Amino acid sequence: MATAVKGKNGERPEGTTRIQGINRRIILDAALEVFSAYGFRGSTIDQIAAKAGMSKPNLLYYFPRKQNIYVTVLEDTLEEWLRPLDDIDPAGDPVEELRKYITLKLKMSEERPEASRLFANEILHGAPAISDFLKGHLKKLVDEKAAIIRRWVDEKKLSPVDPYHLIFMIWATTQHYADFDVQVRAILGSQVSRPGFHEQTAQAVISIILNGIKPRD
Amino acid sequence: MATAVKGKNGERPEGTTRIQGINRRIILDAALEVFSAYGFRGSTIDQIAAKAGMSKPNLLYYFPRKQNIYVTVLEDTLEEWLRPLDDIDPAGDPVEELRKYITLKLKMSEERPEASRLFANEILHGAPAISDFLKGHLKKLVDEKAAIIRRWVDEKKLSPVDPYHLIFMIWATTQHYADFDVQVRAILGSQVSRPGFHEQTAQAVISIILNGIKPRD
DNA sequence: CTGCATTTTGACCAAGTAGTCAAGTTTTGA
DNA sequence: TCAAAACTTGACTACTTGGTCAAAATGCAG
Repeated sequence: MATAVKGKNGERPEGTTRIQGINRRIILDAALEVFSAYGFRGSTIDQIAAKAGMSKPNLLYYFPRKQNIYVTVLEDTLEEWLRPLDDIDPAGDPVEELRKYITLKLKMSEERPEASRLFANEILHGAPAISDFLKGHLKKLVDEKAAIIRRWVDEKKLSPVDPYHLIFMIWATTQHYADFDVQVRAILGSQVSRPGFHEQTAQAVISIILNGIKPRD
Repeated sequence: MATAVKGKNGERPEGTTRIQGINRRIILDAALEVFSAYGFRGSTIDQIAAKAGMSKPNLLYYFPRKQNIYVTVLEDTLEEWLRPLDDIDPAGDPVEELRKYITLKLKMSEERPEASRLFANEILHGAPAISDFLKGHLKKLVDEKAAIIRRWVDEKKLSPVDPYHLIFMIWATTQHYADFDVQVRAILGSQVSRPGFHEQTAQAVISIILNGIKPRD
């Protein structure tokens, strides 16, 4: 199975066919929707197969185990999710860099809430599938960025603030709008769907956090 | 079943026996642990029964459906979880009231993370069991408290800030330490278990939020 | 066209799980 | 002490669901 190592296969990665590329994509998209809505245990292969428009055995032909689909979706999305943090520029203006970061995270929560919920669910349940990633790659990345923030504080470009807690606060606040969407909607009602709502949210969040860490003069 | 309406039954609520009181408590405690760790679908009645130290049919004798246990745990915990918000005093000093509120919420996240995770999971999955509660009781409570904060802003006791987003930010940030505990631990490592960690967290969170909304002079 | 590799699926199996039941054991109030 | 009520449980059923399998359909290089 899956050994199409024959002469010309265009621009596809070694050992994958055209149909494989298409169907894996379809499956992963369907799986993100389903897993983010119901969690790992709460989702069924049948559900994903139905959403992907194919039979269950066919889906299992591409991903032999439910776990495989789940882990693949998770990993695929993780990279994208962390990219904005990586983009924080040590040479930039601290307040401006953080404003940019918060804005980007809020936009991601708005545009891809399923991705946020997928992680939230995974971490909420103890992160069994990505605990190595958290302790390795993620920790390293956060340590780096925390060091940058600490330097900014030392240079008096920010009020004294614990960089880790600042990062946690930004994550918590921005992802709240994706993860707790139904609660936000229950409380704010139709406002949420009004044009300009997201800008207003960004404005409020940014104003509190940035005023909270701007050096006082 | 459950019709012990006989003369003297002490201080127990009408129609419950001594053993019922004891066992319902045991079951609900076990259920909170299990549901918060694995979610509704991910938890089994057998698991809860095992943790409660009784047979499955016995557990089902007290709560005939899995749903019943879940909803009861959820409702029981909701009241407790919202109480600190209710305690915000319109007559108090704004900054002091909010400091008290944040401190209390952080303490709850530390002491009863399972309760926080139970809600987080429920809301993350669309709050099927409590959407009425969210749109009714919770919305009303939040509207009231938002009005108080708005008044504080009008009286220039706080910087201009959207009260709803402020409340969301406080919820998100404080509950993050319970809901995303494994992530926090992965990044901060052993620090989390060091004495004083929670005080340091409170200090950081309070400092950012309160500086962010204190009127500038 | 053709034959081999890839893809697709209906039918099936085994494990896990919510909930039932009837028969036993314990508690309780008089 | 004792009978009725309350409580407890082993064994069982019905159903869901992850995963298998063998055979059919389709795609594709020469």
